[in-house]
Amino acid sequence: MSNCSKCHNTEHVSKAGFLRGKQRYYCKQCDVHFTVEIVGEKASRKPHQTTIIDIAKHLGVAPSTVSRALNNKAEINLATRQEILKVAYELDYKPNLLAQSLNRGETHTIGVIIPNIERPFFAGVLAGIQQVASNAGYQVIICQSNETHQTEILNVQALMASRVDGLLISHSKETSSFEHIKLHLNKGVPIVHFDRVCNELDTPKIIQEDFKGSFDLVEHLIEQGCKRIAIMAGPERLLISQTRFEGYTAALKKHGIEIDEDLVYHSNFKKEDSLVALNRWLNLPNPPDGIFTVHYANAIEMMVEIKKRNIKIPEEIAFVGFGDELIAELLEPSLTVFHLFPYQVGETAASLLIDNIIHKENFTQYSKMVKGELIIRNSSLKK
Amino acid sequence: MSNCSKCHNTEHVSKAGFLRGKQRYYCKQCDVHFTVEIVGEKASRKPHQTTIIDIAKHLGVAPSTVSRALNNKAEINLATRQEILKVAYELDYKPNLLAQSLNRGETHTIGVIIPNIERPFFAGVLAGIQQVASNAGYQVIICQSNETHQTEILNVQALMASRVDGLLISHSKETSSFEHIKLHLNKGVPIVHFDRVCNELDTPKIIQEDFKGSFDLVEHLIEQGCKRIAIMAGPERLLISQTRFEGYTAALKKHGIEIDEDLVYHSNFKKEDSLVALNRWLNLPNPPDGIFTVHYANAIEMMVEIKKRNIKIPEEIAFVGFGDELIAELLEPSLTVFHLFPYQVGETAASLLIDNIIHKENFTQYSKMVKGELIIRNSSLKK
DNA sequence: AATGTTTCCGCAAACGATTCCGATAGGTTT
DNA sequence: AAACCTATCGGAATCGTTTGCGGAAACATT
Repeated sequence: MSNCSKCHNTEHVSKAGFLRGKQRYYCKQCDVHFTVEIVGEKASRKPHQTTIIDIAKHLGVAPSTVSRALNNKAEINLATRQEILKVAYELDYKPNLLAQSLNRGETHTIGVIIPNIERPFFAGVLAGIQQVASNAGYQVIICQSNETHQTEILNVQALMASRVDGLLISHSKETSSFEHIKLHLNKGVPIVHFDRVCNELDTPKIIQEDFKGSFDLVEHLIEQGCKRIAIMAGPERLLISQTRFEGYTAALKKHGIEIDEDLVYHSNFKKEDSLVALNRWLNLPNPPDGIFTVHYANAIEMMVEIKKRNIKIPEEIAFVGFGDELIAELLEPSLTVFHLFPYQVGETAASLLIDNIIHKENFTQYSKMVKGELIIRNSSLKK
Repeated sequence: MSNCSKCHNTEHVSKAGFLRGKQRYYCKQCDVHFTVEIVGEKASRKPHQTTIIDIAKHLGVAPSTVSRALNNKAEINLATRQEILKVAYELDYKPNLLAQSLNRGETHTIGVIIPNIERPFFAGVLAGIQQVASNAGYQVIICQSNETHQTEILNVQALMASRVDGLLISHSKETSSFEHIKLHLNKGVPIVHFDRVCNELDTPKIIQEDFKGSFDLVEHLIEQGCKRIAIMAGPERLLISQTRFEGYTAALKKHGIEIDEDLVYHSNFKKEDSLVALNRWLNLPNPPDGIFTVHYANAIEMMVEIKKRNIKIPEEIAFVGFGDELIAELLEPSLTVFHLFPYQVGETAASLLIDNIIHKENFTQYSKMVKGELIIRNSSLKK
């Protein structure tokens, strides 16, 4: 029998069942239950990070005093403050951000949801976001929706569970309902949309010159003498696709060209789409003499195919597209694009969001447009 | 005068200075100090997220019971457990990850440090990391070192302050001292290197076929009849650059070709470097007939320039390089590359790290190599 | 000297969840 | 029926920081 934990005697002690795997005992004399500690259990001493309490003990003051000293609060004596800072330095104190966040109710972290990090446009946006966030002392957690609505919802939940202070989002191509965003917007979480925005929600948005870009590109083709201009449009659900499509129709209308439904194809950002569309167009009795792709990747895929067929660019078919990469310049022929500035989009989005986070109560909503630039190259220069 | 907070009388009360902006009083009779509350202060009720305590109160049980129920612990009655789960669902309870992390001492977050997110290779790696991490229930925080040692150090500190459970890192091109890593490695933080690894530290590493890739590319050039092969090598400090350079020399040596120092140039991943090196080589009395660039971007830049000068590729000068992108296929002529698989690198790195995190104590170190693939295209096919 | 003011610091309660310990009430065994 | 067990739950400490409140000593004012 074991020794009682109170009287340290073994008499009057009897077994009393098991508790969490350990033998339990009862001392009748002391009326006390106890289990025996299993010694030798690997103590596994974690390398203890110095805390505010360590500093306090070290100096014989209260933790609150240390906290005040470290946070440069007013009510503290200069001398003690310096003492504390000195010890804090010596003990290599690093505040525990988790504890701080829990207490303050803010994590100094922002969440970003993008469809796909491998697309250069989004990588550029991320770089811009990172830059601004890091300068403002914010961490960035990135999630990819992989272009599916379901994953996007899970992303939102995960980020909110991590208690991010704000959210930047560019929707997946599937997303047409926005309840998962609205839910948290109503709770007061700052949210900013960029690129693939939505009009259904009342959030600040960073958009680009989607209408103007389309319009300029198409008008440029018309000026080069194109009469039948095909469009490889984006996924129909996306607002950004719709806007770009409107730029296309507006330019045609301005120049008195009727829209031919045969020349309109809605892509899904897949490579197969390019070839399907191209084949359909080339087999028309009246094939296009100019192709406008909303996404530059489609243009490249088509151009590769067209060169194989010995069709001349731009003489027989001219090409233009939206773009953000140096690759457009390296192609043969080089591609005329409406050039985008993803880094700037990221910067603006992040600073807008952080502004919103900091001045939460009295933040006046506003959206911003990041300008693009028409760069004319050989793929469209007939003259 | 104000009413005493104890006797609620106004007699015996006198002013006693100011405390944090509020008037302070003293009741002589009760020997008590007090200040008066400023009512009407904007209460600013935060939208309260339901906690474990809310559920407990709602059911008249202890928070500990709720915790046990939610975590599916053994010592809980099935009936009460179901009750609790039901209420938790009704009240839309979401656990506070901060509180959990603080208590458990783990954040379920891993940190990643890369030189630059805009480089497609790293974007690909990130995608792989994300995928694996997300499946394992881990969040990912990404930092960019922007290729400077100083920023890399700051990144490490920031991530450690955020108490990440582990760290994935590919070093900046400046980094040649590793104290900032060693420090935390010694504290027991799981760390895995990838791509730009270092031999100075005893960490698991994910590397690629840097030697074999170089060797194969250069040998391929030799087989195509090249006699004078120039190399655009990487930053000298990086181990990966050294390894790739060794592959180059080994191939030359095997085929009895002497190394000509004039044909060796160490790039800094800047565009200017390409042009400088190219000019130097072309102005040699004996210019190269083959160019091997460690980084495909250099190859592209050089090819653009060379085409302007009407030098024929591959007839006069052949090109090969390391690559990871579809762009190599779209160039004219298409570029022969040793193709890399960044996504796989990311996947392996992340799963290795998470493995390390989970089985911390008894984790046996091991490194891994992700294989590449020689893809021969027109830029080097002389025959 | 008596009173009014400040300064500076400690105490303790948050933040939200987990977990060790102990305590019952009821069931089982002798 | 006494002794023994078990299942189930509550209480309190803990993780590391912040902060409202109160007290004592030092300072300033009559």
